[in-house]
Amino acid sequence: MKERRVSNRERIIETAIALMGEQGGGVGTSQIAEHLKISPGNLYYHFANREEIVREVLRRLRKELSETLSLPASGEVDEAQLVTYYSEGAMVLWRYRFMVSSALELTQRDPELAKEYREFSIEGMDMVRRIIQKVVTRAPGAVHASDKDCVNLAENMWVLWNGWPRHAEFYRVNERVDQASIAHGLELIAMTLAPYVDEKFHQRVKRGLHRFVEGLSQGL
Amino acid sequence: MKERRVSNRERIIETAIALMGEQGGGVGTSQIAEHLKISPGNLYYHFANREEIVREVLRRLRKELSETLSLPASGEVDEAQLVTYYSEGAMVLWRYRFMVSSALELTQRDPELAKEYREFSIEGMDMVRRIIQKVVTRAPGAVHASDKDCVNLAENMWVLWNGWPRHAEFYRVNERVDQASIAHGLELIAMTLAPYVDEKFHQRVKRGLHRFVEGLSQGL
DNA sequence: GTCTATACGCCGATAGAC
DNA sequence: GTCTATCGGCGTATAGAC
Repeated sequence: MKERRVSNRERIIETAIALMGEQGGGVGTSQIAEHLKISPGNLYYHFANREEIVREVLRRLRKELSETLSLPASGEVDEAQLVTYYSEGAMVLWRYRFMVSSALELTQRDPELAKEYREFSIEGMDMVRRIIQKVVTRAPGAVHASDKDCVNLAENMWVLWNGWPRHAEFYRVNERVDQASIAHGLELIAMTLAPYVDEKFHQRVKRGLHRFVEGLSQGL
Repeated sequence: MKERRVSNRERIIETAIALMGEQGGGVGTSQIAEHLKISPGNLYYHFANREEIVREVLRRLRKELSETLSLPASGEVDEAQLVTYYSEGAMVLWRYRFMVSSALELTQRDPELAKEYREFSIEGMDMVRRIIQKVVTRAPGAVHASDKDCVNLAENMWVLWNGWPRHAEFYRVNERVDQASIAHGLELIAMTLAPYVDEKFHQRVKRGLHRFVEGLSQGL
């Protein structure tokens, strides 16, 4: 039974995600400890070493993304569902953006992390592929997409989805990515599928994404 | 008049590009010196500090990419020209892949680099946009692309082009990205434009890209 | 231009008191 | 669980000989 609302272990993980998001995967244990106003020694009570923290973060990313992108039991992917995939998925990938952009540096000297990162990447593309396949078969548009096309589209969307957060930061004006740029990013992602679904479907998706962005009172 | 074929200054830059490509933007001056079998002190004769090296590398990336993606005087972009853009551009972005993937870490504590990186990104997207605009107006296909669509397509292609090299490394089997994966990557890039050009044009581009890949005797 | 030697600081990690 | 104190290593950078 914990007295405090969140344990220090939990706060260490959250701080790691936040600081690495801001400054990249090179953030050190001392910076995390300092930011939390705990001692370096305390941090090493909760984690054996720095890599353990990063591994735990990757596991959370995988878990959150799997939950977000799982197919509904019904097997149907309508406009609303697709909007949810796009927007929730983007939020997760935004939160953990350092994991993708610093993947090489982080996996370089942690073979275990490298293995898990590879699994994450394959998993992610596959989830995206399944969604795309549902969407294009449900709403056939001007351009036909074969199964192989879907695999390729999924890989493109995955790279795009992963790369967009860091790309967006180089356009931020006020030290943060604002609602307008989030809306823009979601529109870009949705665009990749536009030629493969019917016009009206795509328009409804775009409207849904706009509603989502307007609903964000706090820009993350 | 230089006696040696390449100066040490030149070799430092080349080594930085190579090592950072392999290990990420965190590679240190000592590693570069050690790899070159020169002393750390020697390195600091040629460059005031580490950041100077990275800035010089970015300038070369910008120069090479500008030369590669400049529009021909004729103003025409045919299949062969587009194949050249895709393949040569991909080679440049491959060579300098660490610059993109470690952009945050590198620009974090070097405002001058941050400024230049931003310029690079804007330049790059704009060059891609101009090419796309030439291509889709020249060969109108099943789906119409407005000017705004071209801007968005260019941004997507830019993120994709930038993100693909690092993405590809997580699938390499033999410790290197082989011809098959390069071919695959080029196909993915080309795919983004497929719905906006006519079928035959796209097929000729795909064949051109395959010829290019087969022509690579040395996998880079 | 290139070397050796060295100063300095930061970070990861451990020992041991409380 | 949390702290203080500290060690060792590595990376940047400088001084000064050759």
